[in-house]
Amino acid sequence: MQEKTYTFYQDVYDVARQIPKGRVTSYGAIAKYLGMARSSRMVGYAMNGAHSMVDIPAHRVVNRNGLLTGKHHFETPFRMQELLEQENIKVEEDQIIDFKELYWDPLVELKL
DNA sequence: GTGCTGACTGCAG
DNA sequence: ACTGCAGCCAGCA
Repeated sequence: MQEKTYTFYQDVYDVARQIPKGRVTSYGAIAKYLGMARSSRMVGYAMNGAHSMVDIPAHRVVNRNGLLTGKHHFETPFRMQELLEQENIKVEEDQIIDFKELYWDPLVELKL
């Protein structure tokens, strides 16, 4: 087999793109799905490039606390919250309400 | 090649 | 219950 010419980013984008509407996930979940649970930071870092990819709903990806840590990286810090509200997701104080209910785990949903 | 950064997470106090 | 610190790895200067 040839080495994957892809970058780690592509894998992250692929998972993020599969996040269903009205659902959210955490960086750690994606990282673990990719087999890099300890590199959850890399997921967020990778999403930095996703900013250029309109196909990547980065607003659906938050930290383990359901906090919109990456909102500051959007065009405007209010953009992320508005996008979540458009998904019928309630957000208050930059934190997702009923996060555990809206939580979408690729390990459970995609489950290799 | 070496070093720093970072949209995080988990454990200890 | 909350706060603080250390670990982790890919990408970029």
